[in-house]
Amino acid sequence: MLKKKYTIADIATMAGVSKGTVDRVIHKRGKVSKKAHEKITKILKEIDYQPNLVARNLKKNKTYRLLVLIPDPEKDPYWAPCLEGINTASQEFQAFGVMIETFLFDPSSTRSFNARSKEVLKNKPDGVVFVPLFYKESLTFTEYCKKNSITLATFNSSINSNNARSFIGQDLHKSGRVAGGLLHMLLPGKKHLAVVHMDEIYQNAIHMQEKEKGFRDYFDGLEQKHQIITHKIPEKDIRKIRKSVRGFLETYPEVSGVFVTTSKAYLLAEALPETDTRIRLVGYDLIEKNLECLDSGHIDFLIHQNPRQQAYLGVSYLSEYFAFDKKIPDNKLLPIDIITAENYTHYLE
Amino acid sequence: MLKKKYTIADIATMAGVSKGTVDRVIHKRGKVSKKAHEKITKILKEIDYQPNLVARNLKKNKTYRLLVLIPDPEKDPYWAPCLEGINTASQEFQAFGVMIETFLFDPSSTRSFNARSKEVLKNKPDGVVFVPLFYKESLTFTEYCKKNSITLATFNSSINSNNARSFIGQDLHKSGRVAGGLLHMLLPGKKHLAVVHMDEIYQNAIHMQEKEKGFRDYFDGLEQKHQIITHKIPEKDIRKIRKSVRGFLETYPEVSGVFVTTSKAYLLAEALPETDTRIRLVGYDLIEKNLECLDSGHIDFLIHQNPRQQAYLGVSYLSEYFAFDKKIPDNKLLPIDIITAENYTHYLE
DNA sequence: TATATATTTGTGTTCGAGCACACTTTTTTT
DNA sequence: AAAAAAAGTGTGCTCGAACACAAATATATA
Repeated sequence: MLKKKYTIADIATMAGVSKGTVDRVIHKRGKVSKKAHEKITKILKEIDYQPNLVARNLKKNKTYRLLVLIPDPEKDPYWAPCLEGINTASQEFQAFGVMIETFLFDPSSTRSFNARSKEVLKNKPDGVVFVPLFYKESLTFTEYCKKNSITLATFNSSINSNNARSFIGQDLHKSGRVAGGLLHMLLPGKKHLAVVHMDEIYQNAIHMQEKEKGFRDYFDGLEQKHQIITHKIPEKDIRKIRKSVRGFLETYPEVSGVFVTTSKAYLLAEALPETDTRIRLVGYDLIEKNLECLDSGHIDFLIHQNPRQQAYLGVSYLSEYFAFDKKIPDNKLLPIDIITAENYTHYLE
Repeated sequence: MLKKKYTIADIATMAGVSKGTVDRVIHKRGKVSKKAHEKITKILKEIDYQPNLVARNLKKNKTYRLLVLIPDPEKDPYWAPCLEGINTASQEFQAFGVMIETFLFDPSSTRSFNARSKEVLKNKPDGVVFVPLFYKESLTFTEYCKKNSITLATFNSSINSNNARSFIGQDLHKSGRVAGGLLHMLLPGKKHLAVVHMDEIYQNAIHMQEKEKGFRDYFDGLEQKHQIITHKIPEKDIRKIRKSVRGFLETYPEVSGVFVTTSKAYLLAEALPETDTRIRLVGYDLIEKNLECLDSGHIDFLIHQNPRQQAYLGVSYLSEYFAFDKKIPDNKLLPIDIITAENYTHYLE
C-alpha cells in the first residue's frame, strides 16, 4: 500500500545513468540513446514513477495569472456568491503561485462585456474563467484565447465551443424535470400547470427554454395528461408585472401550480392577489427575496444552481492545472439541489 | 492586488541580518537580540510575510500517516461512498506526503471496533479520521489519541469529546424538521403522521431520537395540531417487519405519512400491502434499494447525508493540516440534501 | 587583562526536479 | 587518417525554507 517514493536520482542509479538522462526521457527532450531510453522507460513503468509535484512547483517557481470575468452582483444578486467562491479558491492557490483577479461586467449589456473582456485580454492572463452570457461575443472571445493559448473554463452558461476546456454548471433540462416532479407531488390529481418566464432581458432565452422542455418532458412521461400553459413576463416594473399576472390568472383560473424558470419567482409571489393561496410555486436561486417567500410560504420549492460552487470549481480546476499539471475535467454537472424553508440555511454557508 | 512575494532572504537583506536570524524569529527559536527581533517582527508585519508552502513542504519532506477507521460497507451499504471520498482525497494529497490507509470494522460489533482501533493505534499514525459509532469505546479511543498526540477528526456521528479536533456531519434535528416540512407539503390538511425507527441494532438510538425531535418540532410550530405516532421496528427478518407494519397500519388506519429515521425506508415500502397507496414516505440515504423505491414511487423523498463528502472532508482537513499547517475547522455541518426520483443521479457521482 | 562562558549571528547544506552547459563518445565528412 | 559535426551523457547550480554547525560578539569570572 505505502509504496516507496522514487526520485529521479534513484532512477538514475537503477538505470546506471545520470539524472540528466532520466530527465530527458521523462520530458521527451530527445538526445538519448535507444538503449538508455528503453531501460529508463521500463524502470519508470515498473515503479510507476510519480514526480514530486512539490519539488517541481518550487523549481518552476512561476506565477500564473488567472482572471475571472463574471456579471456584477450589484446588477444581479444571483452572482454574489460567486465572489465568495472565487475568494476561497484564491486563498487556497495563491500559495502555489496562482494569482487571481476578478473583472465584473453588466449582465444586461453586451457592450460592457466586450469592454471588460478586452481589459482581461490586455492583462495577458494564463487562464480565464468566465460566464459566457452573450453567445456571439463569447465565441469571439474564446477564439482569441485559443489563438493566444489562454486556457479557458466557463461556468453557469455553456457555449458550444471547443476552444473552452471546461464547463461547470447544471443540466437545465433535468432541473426542469425536477421542478415538474415537485409540482406533481404537491398537486396530485391537478392537471393545470404553467411555466412562467420572468426576465426583463432575453439573454436567458435558451436557458429558460431548456428548463421548460425538461418540465414538459416530465409530464409527457406520465400516464395522466396535463395542461401546461406557457406565459412570458418580460417586464421590469412591478405594476406591469402585477397586471400581467392578473391577466394570466383571469385567463387560466384553473392553473394551480407555476414553475418560474428564472430567479424572479418572488416577483410572481408578490404580484399574486393577497387572497389567492391556490398557487403552488417552484422557482430558482437562493436570493434574499426568494428566501423570504420560502419563509412566508408563498414559494414552495427553489432549485439551487450553486453559483458559489460553480465559480469555486472553475477557478480550482484551472489553478490545479497550472500548479500541478492536473487534467481539467471537460464537464462538471453539479447536483440539482432542492430547497425548502427548512434547509436553505446550510446552502448559504 | 498582486503583491510581491517576499522570501526569507529578502527579509534578511531588508533587516540587515542573515537569513538564519530571520528564521529564528519566524519560528520563535529564541537566541535573537531584542533589537534584531523587533526589527524583523516589524518587517514581517509590514509586508505580511507568507512563507512559501511549497518550499517548506519540500524541505520537511516528511510523510504523514493518516488512518481512516469506518464501518465496513459490506455490512451496511450506506458506508460505500465513503471509500470513494477517501480515495479521492488520498490521490490529491499523496503528492504532498500524506499516506492514507483505511481500516474497516463491523458496525454491529463493538468487539470489531475495538480490535480494529487497536490495529490503527499499533500503526502509530499521525492522524486518524473515524466514525465514533460506539460512544464509550470511542471516548477511550480519543483519550488514547490525545495522550499520544494523534490528531483526530470524526464524521457522521459526533461524540462530546474535546479530544477530537473536528466533526463533519449533519444537523440531525434540522434534518428531522426538513422531513416534517416535506410531509406537510405532500399532505396538506392531513393530520395523522408517524415516525418509524427501523434498525435491528440500537447504536443509532440517539440519532433517531434527534431526528424525531426535529420532526415533531416542525409540527409543533404549526397552527394546526397534528397527531404523530412513534413506532419502532427493531427487526431484521423481512417477515417480522411485514408483521410489524401490518399491525401498525391496522392500529392506526388514519396515518397517511411516515418518516423513517434510518436508511431502511425501503423495508417499510416493501412491507406495505400492494394495494395500499395512501402512505407518503420520507426516509434517509441514497442506497440502492431506496433509489429503486424512489423510482417506483413508493418513497417520495430521501434525505441525503452525503457520506462521501463527509469522509472526503474529514481526510482533506487533516491532510491540509499536516501538509500546509492549515487550521482544522471545528465543526462542518453539511447541507441537508433533499432527493427525489428526478435528481438523485447527480448525487451519486 | 586574560580566559571562560553565554549569547547572538552567519554560512552552508539539504529536499527533488529542471535545465544550462560542459564534456565524452560516435558518426560523418574531407 | 584527421578534422568536423553530431549525438549522447554527466555535472552543477537554482528555486525557498529549515536546520545544523561554525563563527563572532557580548558578558561573566578568575
